Amino acid sequence: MNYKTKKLITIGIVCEMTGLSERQIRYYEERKLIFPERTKGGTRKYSFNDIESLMDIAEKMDDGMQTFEIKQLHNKNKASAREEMIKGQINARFGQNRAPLDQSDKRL
Amino acid sequence: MNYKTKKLITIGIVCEMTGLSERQIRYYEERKLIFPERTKGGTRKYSFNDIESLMDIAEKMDDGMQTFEIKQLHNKNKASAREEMIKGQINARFGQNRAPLDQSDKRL
DNA sequence: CGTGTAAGGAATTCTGACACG
DNA sequence: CGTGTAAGGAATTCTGACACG
Repeated sequence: MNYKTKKLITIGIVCEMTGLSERQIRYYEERKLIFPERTKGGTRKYSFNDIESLMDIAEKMDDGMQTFEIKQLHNKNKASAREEMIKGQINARFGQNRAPLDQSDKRL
Repeated sequence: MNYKTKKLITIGIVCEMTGLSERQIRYYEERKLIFPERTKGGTRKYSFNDIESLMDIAEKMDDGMQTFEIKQLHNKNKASAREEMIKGQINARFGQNRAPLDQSDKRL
């Protein structure tokens, strides 16, 4: 929603910032690791977050990881994040340190 | 120094975001209201701050202001900012609420 | 699997000029 | 003054394919 998520940057700039080749960047898209948008003409547009993702991907590739492993890892991280959020919500309602219930709930 | 100041965005995207034409954007550059950078090939690159400036410029143009007036106004604002900063520095040294001087200054 | 490259075309941007008002 | 536009060229990006390992 802020500047980092807006897809505005062309692939040439992304190459400069990440040190990756166009070929690499397009391939990572093909492997569903990044999701640029397109102009009406079909030119790819990336966000700052995409650039950060690509730098992270580049590092993992250097470490010998494969694209599908990187995708799995990313999906697991998303799953964990969801889980933590749910835990947080449960805790807010039923945990030890929950806020006192509203009076309207004590109607019995 | 942060995302908003990085010059990465091509003129087509800037047109979309500001509603201005390429002609207008280049003209405002000619009149020294904005200062895009260039790729090696010569393509202009703009920052988020440039886009915000352009939206401000567009509004002032709508109000009937001329480019040189907008530039003057901008320069005055810069001058005021400098003045305020200097005032602040003077106040920090000689004002009522200044911090006590360092011992090393009391050598007489 | 991940990446380089040559190929051909399409989208994007550039400059300098003419036009209007 | 501020902006539109047609013109021609140059830079940028795109896709699909072949190659190597």
